[in-house]
Amino acid sequence: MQTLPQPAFGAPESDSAAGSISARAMGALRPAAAYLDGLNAEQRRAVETTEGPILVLAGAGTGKTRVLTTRIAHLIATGRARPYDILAVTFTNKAAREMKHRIGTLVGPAGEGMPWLGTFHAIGTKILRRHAELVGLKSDFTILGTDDQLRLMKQVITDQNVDEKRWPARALSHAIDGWKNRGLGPEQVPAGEASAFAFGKGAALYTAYQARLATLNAVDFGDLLLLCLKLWRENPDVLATYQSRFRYILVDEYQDTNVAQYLWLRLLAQGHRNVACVGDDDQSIYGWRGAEVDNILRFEHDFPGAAVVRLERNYRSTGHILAAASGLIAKNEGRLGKTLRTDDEPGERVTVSGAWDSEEEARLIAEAIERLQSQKHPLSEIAVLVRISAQMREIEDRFVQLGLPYRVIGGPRFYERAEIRDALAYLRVTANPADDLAFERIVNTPKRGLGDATLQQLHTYARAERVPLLLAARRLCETDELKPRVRSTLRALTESFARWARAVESQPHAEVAQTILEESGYTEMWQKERSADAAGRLENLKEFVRSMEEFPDLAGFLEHVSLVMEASEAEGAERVSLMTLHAAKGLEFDTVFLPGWEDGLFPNQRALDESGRAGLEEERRLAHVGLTRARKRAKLSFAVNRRIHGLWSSTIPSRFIDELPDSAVDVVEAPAHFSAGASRFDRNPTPFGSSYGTPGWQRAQAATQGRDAGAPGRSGGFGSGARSGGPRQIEGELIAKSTGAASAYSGGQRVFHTKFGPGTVAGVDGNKLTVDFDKAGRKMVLDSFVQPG
DNA sequence: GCCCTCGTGGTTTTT
DNA sequence: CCACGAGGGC
Repeated sequence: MQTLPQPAFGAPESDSAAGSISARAMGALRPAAAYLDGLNAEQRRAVETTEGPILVLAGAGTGKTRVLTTRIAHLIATGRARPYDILAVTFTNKAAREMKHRIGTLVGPAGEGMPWLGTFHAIGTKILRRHAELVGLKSDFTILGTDDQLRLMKQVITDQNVDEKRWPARALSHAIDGWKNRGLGPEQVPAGEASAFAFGKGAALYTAYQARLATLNAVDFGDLLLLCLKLWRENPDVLATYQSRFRYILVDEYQDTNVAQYLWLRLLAQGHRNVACVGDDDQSIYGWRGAEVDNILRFEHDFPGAAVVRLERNYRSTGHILAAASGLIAKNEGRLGKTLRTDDEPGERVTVSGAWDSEEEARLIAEAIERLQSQKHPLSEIAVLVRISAQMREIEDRFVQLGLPYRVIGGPRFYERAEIRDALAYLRVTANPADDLAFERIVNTPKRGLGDATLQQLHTYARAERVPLLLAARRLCETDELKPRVRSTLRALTESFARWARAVESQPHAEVAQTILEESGYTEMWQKERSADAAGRLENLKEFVRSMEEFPDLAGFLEHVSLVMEASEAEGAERVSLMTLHAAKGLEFDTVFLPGWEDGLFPNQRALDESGRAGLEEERRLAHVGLTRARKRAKLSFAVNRRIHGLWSSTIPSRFIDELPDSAVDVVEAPAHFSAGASRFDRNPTPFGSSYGTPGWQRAQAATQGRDAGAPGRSGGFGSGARSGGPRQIEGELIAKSTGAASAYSGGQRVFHTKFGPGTVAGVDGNKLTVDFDKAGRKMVLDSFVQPG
């Protein structure tokens, strides 16, 4: 495999795409590379430029994963590298799994065993376990999840005499995560930042937190990368072995890397310098959790002489969708610039429609889905992508009412559920009696009368004697410091753990787990609970025990769980998918609904406030990601009234709507009950014969009437309210060009709004008014929604 | 030690 | 409006 001479694959080969005779002749020397068939010229260049740094800018739907996997296949098939010479990093386990699978189908068993294909964190873990002692750990260190991290943080805050109310553990945790994302250890945090927290105690808290982790022989997620950096900086010889081991490095989703990951990669890449980063600056949507778009923007600077390949040919979406997405993203300034193109037909235009309020928006989406469904459009090819999860509620409600099957993607994950975390805690203590955090979690779950006071005693003893809590408990039971009742309960618990630990040695671990859950009273606790979700929780526990069987031993299972926090997705059923835009990255659907395109919601006000223009650009990229999920149909919508934290607010359409290229967009008329005249609903016969016959329409009618009766501020003497409520104005150009004509109103003028009542105009921007309402306070509204008052 | 009421605050999320 | 956490009462 490895015997082909290097020169044959040197410079001449890069010409092969151009088709020089010698190159083709050279190519003919080796067996036909079937895996290269069907790649376009750019993809092929991305695969065949194997030596030196290369940045592959892969736009949405341009075959990114294919390039990545083919590149690995190519490296192996041409003998440049053996599977274990290649480091391939991804962000998610899902991406890693998919890559593994696809490499398997390309090169067969040879690719299966790629030991260095995985997430940053999984690979970091693997490296740290080998050299744990060099960074002050034992190789069986535990990896803490966010909940353990938080509990630990609380203890540290209390220990340092900081007021936990003023400086919540969440905030400290966030700050430390941020520092770790930037590759900063406790000593490296800039003084200004470190002192900003808790009156100058920030650095001390960080240091204390790391010290606590070390005593627990534990790390958090950030450490998995940060400690690698420490390891390599302090041990150049260790670094050198990894630098020479990884002949080829590939990175997926490079735009999502944070500073720590960047430093990690840069250290490794300094060996052979064969580093291929694949990503799309236009899909960078994780800046808020430390991703640095700059990493990808600066690639050529960081790796001088880097090749850059742009994949711009889109194989997913039709012309109009692509035009809309491209036109939108072109408004961003901080980008490397790509122009997606397709050979596909223009297809349907992206539709934009307005609704009176968010309930109606949900109704319209559900109806549109019913219509698609009756046209035999598979539900599994429909997705609704929202900006924030709070938007899901109304949409779900609607789906439930209609009996429309749906599933929420990216909700609470399996291993995040309380019952699973509890069960895990029992197993963790069983496997490792020194796991104090796990012990604390379950010491009084189910309730057994071991409350805060008892726990405090244990802590005091444990700290004084420098022993883990479980051992402290065992010893305290030998004394008479505990109340008899507490003592016997605690003794029973410690003895149980000792017994279970022995059982793990001799019996199948899944069976032991079952025993633990029963003997501890944990299962019983849920059986007694009569709440609606208790049954589901018991189901989850069953599934949890069952899933253990797939692992060789308890330790292997626990390792898997700490790194691979994901739900076992029940695939199959024919359902509409509902998820956030963030969760949608990497997925595609024939039809995509994009509700809630309103300023403040999307682009999100908080993103704007916190990150200014960079925030706006990230929101725009998010919009771009949303649009490019659609193969054939993208349907945008907005509501002019939305309930935010319980109270109704008037909203204005997203500025992104106005940024879409006109030619790619259809502004959809409001539904029948919205306008005085005939609407498209009247003209479009539905399978029900008339749209008036659809269940959804009837409900819409009913709801409209209810709303007319109940809406606040609606003046009875002024007719149907529809007049002032704005139906006419919602249609057509006015909304789609909301920054257009200047308003007829001017500052100081008194106006009346159907929902907010009377107010005074404070400012005018085109047809957007800033109004100080007498009751509701200052709001931005479209002038068409108020009348002179 | 447990339960209930009141008060508060409320993007996006992987490992 | 709703979900979660802290503190007071039992």
